Amino acid sequence: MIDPSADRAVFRQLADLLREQILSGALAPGQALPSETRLTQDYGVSRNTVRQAVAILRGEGLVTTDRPGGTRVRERPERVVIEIDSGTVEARMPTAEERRELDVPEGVPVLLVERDGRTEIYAGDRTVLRVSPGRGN
Amino acid sequence: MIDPSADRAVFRQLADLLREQILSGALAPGQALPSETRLTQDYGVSRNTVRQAVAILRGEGLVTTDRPGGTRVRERPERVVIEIDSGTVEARMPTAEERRELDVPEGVPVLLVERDGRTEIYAGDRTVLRVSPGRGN
DNA sequence: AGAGATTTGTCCGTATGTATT
DNA sequence: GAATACATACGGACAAATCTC
Repeated sequence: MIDPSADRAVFRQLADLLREQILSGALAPGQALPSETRLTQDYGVSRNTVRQAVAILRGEGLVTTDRPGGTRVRERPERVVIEIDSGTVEARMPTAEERRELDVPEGVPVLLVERDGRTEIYAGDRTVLRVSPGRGN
Repeated sequence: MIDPSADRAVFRQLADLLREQILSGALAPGQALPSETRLTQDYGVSRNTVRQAVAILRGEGLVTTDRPGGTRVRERPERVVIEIDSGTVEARMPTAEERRELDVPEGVPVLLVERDGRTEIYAGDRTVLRVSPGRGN
């Protein structure tokens, strides 16, 4: 499965393997990944390497981990639709503080909507913006 | 500066310190951060701890690091304005493949714009969506 | 209550590889 | 070649949170 002599770093290879299982559904949303210790044994790598691999998936928003529950495949949250008919939209990663306020895990960007002189911030994993045709102006 | 006995992890404290310097402009866009070895000496922590701190800032899109040039404060790229008058907009982190194709570094989300049955993908650090009032419908 | 097991978090040290200057 | 700087990988140790018995 993993080739230590390959060009691609071991922890990236492991992340690739786990990502495949998540995207294919072999690891379903809500399901727990094997523990770090278990992955260590299964793939014959050190725990630090396992942690690097899992960190990649966290950064991609594919999994969340809470202590000491473990790491689980993220479930796609319900989307809230926000209607927009004017303004600008940008996306970026939240600061740690914004993450707390919006209650979003790592690997989730935010949407910044500026309209009427105010900037609103929305959690990227719970929001879809619907651009409505301007109502007759 | 850093209190190893504090509640907050040392690498998070270091990330906080560096983030302050970036946001305050003490570390200007394009400017290089001190090398990992240097930070190790300045703050009396191990190199692994320094790397964890820098990884946080990368994840927030504040810095990029290329090997072996070092880590630099990201410059805000020119924004391309995309006009939109209908459709939906979402944001998420790109896969590694999408990152390559769009040529965006870590810590940069993508904007997904669906309109006319097609989904377009834009780099979050180079794109601002302008929602135009529907042109007289 | 308490003890113990499990799991992730944090931190350190060391070694080696790779790319650039 | 040498020096520098980041990347990868291993190992160990202890802490903190949660669950089970």
